[in-house]
Parts: sequence; structure tokens; C-alpha cells
Amino acid sequence: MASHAHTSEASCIESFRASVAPALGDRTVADQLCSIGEYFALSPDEQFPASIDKDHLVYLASGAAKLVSLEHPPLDAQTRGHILGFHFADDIVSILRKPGGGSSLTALTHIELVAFSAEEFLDIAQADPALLRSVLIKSLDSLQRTRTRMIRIGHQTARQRIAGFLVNMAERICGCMSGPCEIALPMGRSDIGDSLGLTIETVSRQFTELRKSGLISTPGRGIVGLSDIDALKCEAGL
Amino acid sequence: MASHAHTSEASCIESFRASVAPALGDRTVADQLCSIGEYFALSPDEQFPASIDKDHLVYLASGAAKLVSLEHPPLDAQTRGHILGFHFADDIVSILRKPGGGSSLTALTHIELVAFSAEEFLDIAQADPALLRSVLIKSLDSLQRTRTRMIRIGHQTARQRIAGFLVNMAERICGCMSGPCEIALPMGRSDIGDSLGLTIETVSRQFTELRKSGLISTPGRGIVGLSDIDALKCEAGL
DNA sequence: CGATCAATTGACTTAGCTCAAAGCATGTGG
DNA sequence: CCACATGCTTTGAGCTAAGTCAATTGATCG
Repeated sequence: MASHAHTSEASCIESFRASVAPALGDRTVADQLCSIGEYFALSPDEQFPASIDKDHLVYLASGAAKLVSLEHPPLDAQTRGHILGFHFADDIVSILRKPGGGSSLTALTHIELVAFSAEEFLDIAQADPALLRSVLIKSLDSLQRTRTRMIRIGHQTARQRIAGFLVNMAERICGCMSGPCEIALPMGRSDIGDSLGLTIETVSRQFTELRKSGLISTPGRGIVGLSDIDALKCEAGL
Repeated sequence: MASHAHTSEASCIESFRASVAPALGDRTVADQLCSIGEYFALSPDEQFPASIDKDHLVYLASGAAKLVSLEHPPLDAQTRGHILGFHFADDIVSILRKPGGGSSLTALTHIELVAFSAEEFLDIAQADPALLRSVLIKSLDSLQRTRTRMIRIGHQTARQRIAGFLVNMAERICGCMSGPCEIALPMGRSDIGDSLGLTIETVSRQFTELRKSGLISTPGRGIVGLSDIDALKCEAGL
């Protein structure tokens, strides 16, 4: 788990190498991949990629980011893209442009990433079927998670979605699966709402409801204390 | 496009072979795949697989089916799984079991399919990186489509979702991208509603609204006439 | 210490859900 | 062939969760 902040390009690439290593039968493939990977460090609100010319696979080395859908580009300046999901250190994110609107990664905290052109990545990975397979498995997982999230958004109440969101964040941010836990949310109410298909106000109201129910506490800006993850899971209908 | 009904196992397997052929550099890999593929013919409401023991990749040779989420199995007999999406002839469907609830394919019409154990499929596919890559691309496409659908469900009105659904079906069922078009929907209002996160009643009301607006007509059971696909696209906010 | 921006709270509106009652097909048995 | 039962679809009449609009509070920062 390379979840701490890195200080240099070399250190990021090293942690990428460690992350894919289990799947790699061949050392030279790893070297080739590392040689085409481009390092980026972004400050909050900065976006990758600036121009959406092709598909990318991105290894997020540190920090937190949101994946944002870019509607058919110049719909109007008003329409901000919607949030597809959040990503954290050690995630591999697929940034696709595809038909009628792709996506881009926007930094929530200071982040470091290693970016690959999807095409180049796959050209090299083809030499190592085990790696290709592992990327495929990861993307099937991602598909499964997105399907689940879709159902939730379609069939759950605001309260269930918020509870589910918190359970999810606890697991992804600090690895907590049960018991009490305190997490620092890197995103604002607005991003939370958008990702769940709710408004800022509703998110806020649900937070206060949960606080009144004693399930959470909000000791400070962006900090949430979960008194009991299992109770929240239950609240989320899991 | 192998969208007509097949009459035999051999004919289905042949059409699977034709479907993956473009990605295959190696003929023997195709033969191996065909040899492990299991043929099934299902009547409406029958399910695949009966027991959810492992992940499957399924080639749908003919007919229409719905992909249904199986919640943490025995939640209660009341809770019917929600609909993840619809599939038609020539689709490749990934049926995952994963953590806390997988999915299964339920026939809407009479269907024929060729099923592979995901593991066995990938073991063989590893010998042919081009095939593996093509499966990966397909699953990334699927991910992209699911992401888009998730946003829609989260941020669109009932009317927009129904309009979008009809546009989608026109494209997938009869390949129509614009102009007028008549489609035979293989699923009932209940399935439509569930897949969009709406109730039967709301779906029905939206259909009559669209009918009043002159955008569609419903000449008979399960038949919908779209007077102008582009107008519907606009209605759907595309 | 104001200025700014995010979060909260309140009052009101509304889209879509729930409950309930008809319609309308399709199929079955007499 | 008709009578009737069954299962979809449509339509109607409230109800409620969540959205909208608007004002207040609270943090963060130059």
C-alpha cells in the first residue's frame, strides 16, 4: 500500500512498479511500461488530461481525485460535468473519451500520478498476458462496482446513499471495515451530492440527521467520525 | 450481425466464432474456445446460471435477456433483484459473482447462448493477446456505458430517462440511429421501470405523455413506434 | 477584521411514489 | 363461442421525499 505522499517522480514510478509487480511474469515489461509512463503532480482543482485527445490509463500514486464526465464538450459553459466517482492512492483509473463525451480526472488534494496512453500501454502489455489479464480483471471489478452504484442511485433513498457513501469512504480512505473510525473527506458537500445524484442541501440535511441519530459526528471541516460502521451499513441497506 | 434465431447448437457456436474472429490471430485458439463453450437454450423467465458458483462470460447468440443483480442471496424471498441492463443477440455479457451479490441472466424471449467459465476462457485467451485485448476493450466500453447510465439515473427526469431508453433500444434492437422507427420491446413496463429506477406507473404515464406529444405511438402489445428518433434524443437531453 | 466561500437551516414547491380502481388483452374450460 | 379468470397496462387521487429558493451561520484567509 503506497498511500503516503511521495516526494519525487522516481518514487512514484517505483510504487507503480510495486503495484503491478504481482501480475508481472517479466521484468523487462515492467521496465518498458515505466519508460513510457509520464509523471504528473497536480494541485487541487487541476485537471488531467488538459486536452482529451486519447484514452489514458492512470496510476494514482498519492492523493485523492474525482473522475468527472465531460459532456459533449461545448454544451454550454454553465453545464459542469457530473462526477463519476472518487479515486485514491494506488488506484488505476481508466480515462476514456469514447462516444459523445469522455471523462477527466480532477485533483481534490495534491496528487501525483503516472499516466499512460491506453494504446501504448496495451501494446506493451500484450507481451505479458498475465498483466493484460490482471488489467482486465481490474476493469471487470470496476464494472461490477459501477453497476452496484447505479442500482443504489436508482433505488435507494438519500439517507441510504449517504450512509453507503460513508461506509465506502471509510473502507477506501482508511481501510476500516467495521467498528468506529474517523475519516478526513477530501471532497466538499457539492461533490458528494453530485456523485450520488443529490443536491448540496439534501446532503447537508442527511448529515445532520445522521448526527442526530448518533451515527456520526462532524468535529471539523471535512472530518467525519463514524461511531459504528456496521450500524451505518445497516442504515445503507447492506 | 447474427441477430436471427438459430436452430441448433452448431449454428450458435459458429456465430460466436464469427463474432470473435476479427480479434483472433490464431485459429486453434478459436477451436479451443469453442470446445469449452457450453450451449444453452432458455425459454422466457428461465435463468442462467442456475447456481452462481463462478464468474461466466456469455455470448448471447439470439433473443433478448435482462441482466439481474442477485443481492446477498437470501435477503428475503420478497426482495427481487434489480435490473442491471438488457442484452441482445451478439452481445457478450459478463456475469460476475463478486463481493456481496452477483448477477444472473434471465431470458426475456426464447434465447440461445454459449457460456464460458471466465477462468477457463481467460486461460485459453492468454495464448492470444489480441483476443485478450479485445475483451478488455469491450469491457472498458461496457464500463463507460454503465458510467453514463449511472449519471443519467442520478440526474435526469423520468421523461428524459424514458426518451433515452427508447433511443437506446431503437439503436440496439433495430440499428436505427435517426428518423422514424418501429420497435418490438421484449420487456414489460415493470422491467423498464426497474432498470431506470422508476415505478411501473411512472413509466406508463411517461409513455402516454410522449404519445400525447406525438413523439411515439403504441400500436400494440409491446410495440412502440418512434416518430422521430432525433426529437427523442433531444427530449432525452442528448 | 472584513471578505469570501462552504455548510447549514428554513419555507415552499414539485416530481415521482403509493394506494386503489378500472381497462384490456390473452388464455382456459365449459 | 362465450364466460370468466389472470396478468399487464392505464388512469386517478393523495402523499412524501427531495429539489428550489433564500437567508444565516460558520470557517478560512489575506
